[in-house]
Amino acid sequence: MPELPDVELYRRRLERHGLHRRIEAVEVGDTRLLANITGKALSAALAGHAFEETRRHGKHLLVRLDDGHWLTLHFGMTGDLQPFAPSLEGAPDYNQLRLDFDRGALAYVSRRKLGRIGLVEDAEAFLRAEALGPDALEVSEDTFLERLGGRRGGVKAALTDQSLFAGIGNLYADEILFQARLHPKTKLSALNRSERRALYHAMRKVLTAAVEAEAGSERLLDRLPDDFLLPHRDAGQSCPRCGGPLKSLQVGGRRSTFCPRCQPPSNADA
DNA sequence: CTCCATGTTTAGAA
DNA sequence: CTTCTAAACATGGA
Repeated sequence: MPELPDVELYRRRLERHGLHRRIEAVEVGDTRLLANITGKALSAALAGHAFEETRRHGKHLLVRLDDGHWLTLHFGMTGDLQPFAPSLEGAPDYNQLRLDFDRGALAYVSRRKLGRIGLVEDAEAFLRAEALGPDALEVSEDTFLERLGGRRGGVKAALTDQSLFAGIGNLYADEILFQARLHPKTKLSALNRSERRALYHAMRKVLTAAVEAEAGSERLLDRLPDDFLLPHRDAGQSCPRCGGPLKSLQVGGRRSTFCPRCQPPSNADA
């Protein structure tokens, strides 16, 4: 479930279970996940070293090794980072990168293998090359407004455009729109300045709450605040705010779930 | 078997 | 140049 809040949780897991410990063994799964490095080279680069620092930008997790290199992790649609106790259990299913430390172990897990694992020398250069916008939790209101400025098209497309703001995916975009009471097909051109500011604050509220709800726990969506849409996103469920039936629409090629009563279309929507 | 899925990239069409 | 759409990637789950 790797959007910004999920990746932030993975970062914290790595901080807690993988920092300052000698990497005793490395096991690479499907090498198609590897970016510009062979499994052998990656193993050699990690083994015997220790992680010293983590960074997250949007959906990317970067981990600095004691020799200055950075392990780069992107989780695609089904990636996860799971600690496990090798003395008690095997690595989780769909493990693609197993790291055994002098104490404990971590597994990068991915069913659909749409993520990327790499190794770079320069974290800043890597992020620059990814052409990401500012992290969605770090961007200021002014910068947010400025970046939305010369843009056309839909609000949802803007929120999920990683080059505009990094970290928001399809699920959290729906949540932000729900909290902002905007129909998923709302166009940017329909929003005035104060509505855009409200959107910014909805974005912050959602991401902050999600990061807090996830910290240290498993069933993330169920731990979100009661008035959040995401725990009710499955078919046939009702709006946590008004109790009315939720609806789904195809927006920009992806499913959008929303409450037609709380998020009515404006006349400027498509 | 069919359809859908939290992401990204790419090709082609507006 | 920007925006939108469909397809592709790879695979499991309903």
